[in-house]
This record gives sequence, structure tokens and C-alpha cells, in this order.
Amino acid sequence: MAVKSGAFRGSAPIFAALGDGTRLRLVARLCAGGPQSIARLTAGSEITRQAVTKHLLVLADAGLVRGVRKGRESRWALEPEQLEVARRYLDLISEQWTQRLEALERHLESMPETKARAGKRKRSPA
Amino acid sequence: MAVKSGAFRGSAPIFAALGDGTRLRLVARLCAGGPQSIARLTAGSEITRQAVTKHLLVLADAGLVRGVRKGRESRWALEPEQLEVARRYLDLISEQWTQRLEALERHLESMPETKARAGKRKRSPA
DNA sequence: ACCTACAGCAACCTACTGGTTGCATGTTAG
DNA sequence: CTAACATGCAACCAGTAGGTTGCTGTAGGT
Repeated sequence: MAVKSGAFRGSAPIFAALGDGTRLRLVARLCAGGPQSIARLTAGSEITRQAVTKHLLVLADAGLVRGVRKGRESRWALEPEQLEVARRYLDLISEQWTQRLEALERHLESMPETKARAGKRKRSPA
Repeated sequence: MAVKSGAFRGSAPIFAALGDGTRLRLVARLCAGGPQSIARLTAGSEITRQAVTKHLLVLADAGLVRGVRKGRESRWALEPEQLEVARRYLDLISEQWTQRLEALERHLESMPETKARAGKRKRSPA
């Protein structure tokens, strides 16, 4: 319920931004190496500087990253807030799922005699 | 470092699968409503049954969901393991980022006199 | 002043993605 | 047996995504 009501509205673009190997690598690099210029991020990568730029723009669009022009280079840094949003969303789903399981278990335990349909019980009660 | 070494190898496809609004809605529905048939998942959705099927297949490909044919219908259920993988990945990145920040702070505090470059100090030491 | 490195912009190409329609197949209820 | 239902499979289509090349602009070093 709670999961359906709006919390996820903004989450999909974040996941989509993280859903590309190259971009995920960029995020990891920015996380491990701190704010870096495009040229530095391109070095060691298999792709072109322009491709890196595009990916950074996608990440920025999702709010995962932010870049400021500093002199002749532009430094890009991780912006952890949206990352937290995604994390919270996954937490929410996980939690809701386990709640479902527990509720189901309780339900099954509360009516072993109600209809006494053999084969559906978890613990055969002697 | 740790974030670069392999942990993310399988994460990108998971994020990619979650990176679509329709699919995210499906996940939410499966989470809130439990295992359901395709027809039931299609009801209330704007798209075709076939589209739903395709999305389910994508989710299944990422290991997020699993479906078994039961009679004339096939019941699809959430598979929370891969969800956990994604969650752990985000945890890892977040943690690593805060560690970076703390290390940076310690570093700045440990050398206010080393070179004494004015304007970079956090607390002007009188 | 000049050369070089860093970056932005635009056009273009290929492949994949989300979605559709149409038809075939298996299953359950009468 | 037959009708209605739930799926599966295949072809097809438009739009977008990832990537490239080429050119322009601008900031720094010497």
C-alpha cells in the first residue's frame, strides 16, 4: 500500500541511471576517487570523452551527480541524496515483503483446524 | 576500492530492471499483493497483457521475480534475493562515501599549519 | 603571443526497448 | 465436446540510448 502511494514516483529514473554498467562504474569511481574532471574519468575507460560526458549528464539528470566548471576543467562529484532515496525505496520493499511473509505465517498458524485441509499445514500437529 | 572489485558486476542489470516505471509498479504490486497471475497483474494496468509478460520476463532475467505455470495460469512471485543484492550495493557506496568525507575531514584538521594556506582552513585559528 | 589540454555542441549511426496486433496452444467449466 | 479463459510465440513499429566523429570555444602554461 504505502509502497504504491507515491514513494516510488521519483525512484525509477534513479534506478534507470544506475542501470548501466558504464554509469555504475562512473559512480563507483567518483565515490572512491572523489570529485574528478571529465578527462580524468575518461582515462582508463574504454569509451570516448563525449560518451563519459553523456553518462555524467544522465546521472546528473537523476540527481546522482553534480558538476561545476572550474577554470578550464569541470569537476564532477557524487551527490549522495538521491542514492539514499533509492536505498530507502529498496528498504521499503524488502520490509513490506517480510511483513507479508510473517502475516501469512501467522494466518496459517491461526487456523490449522478451521478447515483442516491436510497437506497445507506447515507443522503436522501429531 | 572495494566497490570497484567485482561486487557491482551483477548489480547493473538489477538496477536496469528496476529502472522502468511500469516494472517498478509490477514489483510493488507483487510485493503488496503477493503472487499473482499475469491476467490479474494486467487488470488495472494501462498496457497489454503481452507487455506485462515482457516486463515480467525482464524482471525474471534479473532474478527479481519468478513464475511457475500452475494449470492454465502462471503465478509470478517476487524473489527478494536480488533485491537484497542491489540494496547491499547501495549501502556499500553510501558507506564508502561517508568514509571518504570523514577521512577528508581528519586530513584537513591534522594539518592546519603544515603549509598554512589561508582560505582553506575550516576554523580560523586566531 | 602561441600552443596545448579540457570541454561543449551537433550530427549521425546502430541496436535495443517498450509497446502493439494477430494467431496458436493448452486448460478448465458446463 | 465445446466454449471461454489464460498464456505463449512471432512479427512489426516508433522512439530512445549508447556510442562515435568532427568542429568550435576557452583557459593556462611558457
